Amino acid sequence: MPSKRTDILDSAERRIRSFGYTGFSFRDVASDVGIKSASVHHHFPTKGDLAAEVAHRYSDRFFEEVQSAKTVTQWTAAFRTALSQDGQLCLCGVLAANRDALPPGVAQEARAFFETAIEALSKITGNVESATRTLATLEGAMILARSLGDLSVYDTATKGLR
Amino acid sequence: MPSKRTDILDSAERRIRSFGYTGFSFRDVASDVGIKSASVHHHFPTKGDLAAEVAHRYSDRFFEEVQSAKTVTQWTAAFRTALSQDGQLCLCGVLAANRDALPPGVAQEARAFFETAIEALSKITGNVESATRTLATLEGAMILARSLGDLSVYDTATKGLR
DNA sequence: CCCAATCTCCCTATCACTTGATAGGCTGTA
DNA sequence: TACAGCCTATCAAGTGATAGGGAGATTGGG
Repeated sequence: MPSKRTDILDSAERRIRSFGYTGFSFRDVASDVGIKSASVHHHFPTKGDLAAEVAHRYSDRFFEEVQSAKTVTQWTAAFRTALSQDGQLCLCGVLAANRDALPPGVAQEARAFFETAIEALSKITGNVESATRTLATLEGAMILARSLGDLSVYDTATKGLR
Repeated sequence: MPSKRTDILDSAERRIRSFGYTGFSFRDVASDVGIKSASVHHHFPTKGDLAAEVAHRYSDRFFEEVQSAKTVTQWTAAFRTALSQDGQLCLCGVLAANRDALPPGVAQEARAFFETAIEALSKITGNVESATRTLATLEGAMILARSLGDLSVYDTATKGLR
């Protein structure tokens, strides 16, 4: 049975990935979880605290999923899962798009995600340049597919990646 | 001499590209321009109207810039300009990241931008697949560079594009 | 075993502030 | 006269955040 705290993180993650950092509120999250907004503050004092932990958890989960990946294709599949299941973008991609609205701690989490991702991808592709380009393509592919409302756009954009 | 209306569009565009659609307000824009928020409503009845026109103007300007482009490199340079000058992302990339928070008219403008971009790029790359991948890489490269606070990341990610 | 102290988790109530939007008035120009 | 463009004033709703209370579980000393 998931704890209320986990429920809060789940709701916040989903809402951030749909509406951006400035587009979600404590009351929205509280309503999802079935409690009051003041109770959300009990678990996470500020909005920045909540978002930072959402980002941190997202990173942990994602890198655990791809830690044993030996191919770019596995990375492509990892991002595709989120896109197809919930129609949602990479959390850190969304956060990066709202960069100037982020508290420092949240911006740092997003930044760390991309740094770690490039580092991990470099071990697969063999160099930083192709790793950076691959990550950019994956992030951009999600954005295109989501905006065009067509999952196949993601597949088209990532088809040549390896 | 730029009209007040143009000033409003300029301010709104800059703010959307920095903070996202949900992250800018009529009062912010009014303050930038030196008028009151009620006066902004005189030019653009609703927030959606304003954002939609910002997006439309952005599209017109962008496609005019690349209309005679014969190479992907020219597209890469076009996006790089905005990134280096103001440290700002592609407007439609930002809008797409806040997809679920957008009024229908704004979402449609963003969608149209990507459709037109893929179509135009296809004439350069020769096929839709590479055009889609190229656009995805460019959009993603901006996000990475911005989040990491390092313009050279954009160059690294787009180095191999042609 | 008991019971007080403490802690966790949630609540109500409220705060000051911001939000998009509207009504209606003033002024200069056509 | 009529309109454009701006204003003041105001609205209802939503924002993040805080203070303080209450119910229930946990804990530790006697």
